[in-house]
Amino acid sequence: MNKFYITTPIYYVNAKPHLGGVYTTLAADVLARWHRMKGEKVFFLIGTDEHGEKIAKKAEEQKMTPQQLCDQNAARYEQAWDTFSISYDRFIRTTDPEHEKTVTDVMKDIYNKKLIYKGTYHGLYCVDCERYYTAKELVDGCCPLHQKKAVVLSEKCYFFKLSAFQRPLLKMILKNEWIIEPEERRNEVLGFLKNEKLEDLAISREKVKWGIPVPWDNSQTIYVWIDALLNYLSGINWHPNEEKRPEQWPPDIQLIGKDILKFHTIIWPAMLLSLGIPLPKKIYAHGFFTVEGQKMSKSLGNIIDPEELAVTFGAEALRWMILSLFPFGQDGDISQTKFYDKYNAELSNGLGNFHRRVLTLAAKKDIYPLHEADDFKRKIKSVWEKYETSLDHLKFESALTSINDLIGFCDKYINQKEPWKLFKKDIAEYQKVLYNLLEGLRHLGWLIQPFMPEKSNQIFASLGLDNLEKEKPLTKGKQWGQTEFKKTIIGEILFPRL
RNA sequence: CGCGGGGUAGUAGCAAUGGCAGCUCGCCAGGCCCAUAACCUGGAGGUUGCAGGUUCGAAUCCUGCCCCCGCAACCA
Repeated sequence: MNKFYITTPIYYVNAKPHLGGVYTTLAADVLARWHRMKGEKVFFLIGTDEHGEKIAKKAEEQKMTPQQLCDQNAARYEQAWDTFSISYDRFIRTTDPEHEKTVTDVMKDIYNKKLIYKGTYHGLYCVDCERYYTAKELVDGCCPLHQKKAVVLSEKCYFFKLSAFQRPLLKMILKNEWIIEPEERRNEVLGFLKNEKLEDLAISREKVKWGIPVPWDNSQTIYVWIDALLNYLSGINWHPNEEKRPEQWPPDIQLIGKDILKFHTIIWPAMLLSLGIPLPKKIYAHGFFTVEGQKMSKSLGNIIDPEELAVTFGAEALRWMILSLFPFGQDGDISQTKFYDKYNAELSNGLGNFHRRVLTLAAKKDIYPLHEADDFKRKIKSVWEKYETSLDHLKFESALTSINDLIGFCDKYINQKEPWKLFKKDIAEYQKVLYNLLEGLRHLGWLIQPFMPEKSNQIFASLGLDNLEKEKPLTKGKQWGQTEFKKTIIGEILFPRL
């Protein structure tokens, strides 16, 4: 049995779940479910990133300890993932003791390999904020919050010899030993590695107290990004001894947003090369949302809250819509109107209406015996082919298009055959036509399963099949003519029109 | 010349990386009455940002220009 280890980034707990994170996580969940459906041994890791100055500061503002703040916000994430039916195998938190142990082990290992050295970090520091700013963030050299001149400050810290990995990484990308998708993102990293000089990375901080201590120097804590990236190891119970390494390693795919591309395609593999372990098989960076052409941001006040969307449309519908709006990997524009359009067009008028149409017709008889139907069989086969290729290449929107295609085919078939007339004059033919349609619906139940698991169950239930279907392997389920249909149930409207 | 992406029918949204330019929504006309005012058929509507080039053939490849967006080490 093939294993399939998939990860999302861990989210920073200083705020509630953001649409971007929900997007990554939904995509990952669809993949996880798809690979499970194919019979693979899936391990799906998600989590929260909880250390760093921002958390400490926020906790102080709210008169809590950092740990209390983290607990509170991590719970909100868990709740959100529950709402969206995220089928994760583990929720790792960077404040988990196992994680801290892994970070300590890994850092020691890299330190022992002489890839970490002591140095001095110089940065622009705002005394009032008690934090460093990048030159870009400053306005006329002043802190944007306090309008005070930032001062150049130095502190002792440890550096990771990132510069040593510039050439090896470049080579590995060119030889496709290190796979970054989609192509645009690969080009971006390649361009960066070719044109810019990679500098050693400050991986510890003296002033940040809320973090994991540097194992050999308690006056320092580990830089949050280094801490965070290692969750992909701690999440599968990493062990420093080679014989006790978890079987899940390496990840088969790691999904990220394009904003954290460099962390995952430069720093992360450099750390793994330092450890001498295999790199993830693939990093896939998806695009961003714009809202009616503009960047989604707090200052513009155009933030779309995923949990509110789930209330309006239902979590399952949202899972479908968000992945069908534009190709994964690219940027895409969204708006409230678009969600309504999608929902009504594809879910209410499409899948939902078809479901009800067929079941209302099916209620006219009790039994629909199994039989062969070449045209239907061919169509369903070609839909499955397109669907599978699409999902294997992370083309979610294209997989969903193939589902819509099957619904369209079935709707046309009803209009052509006019089964409500056949019922009055040719019962045998009527039963055949309905069998085909019910079988079409059964396949739709399978096809939507990774995207809308609950709705998929509802469809099976209304076909009177229920658990019978779920126990079948995919190879069997996707074949024509599994069973006769009896005692179908109309049930509730799948997607009420909005 | 910092890096990367993009400009396709209605002031709407997106497919299509060399082979007759398609889909969603909207609009117009018809059909059906099983269904959630739904579904089906037909129609109008594009010199694919501009200008050159390669090719039997270009939205797609090359060159130049115009415009938009993201990134530039800690905000998905």
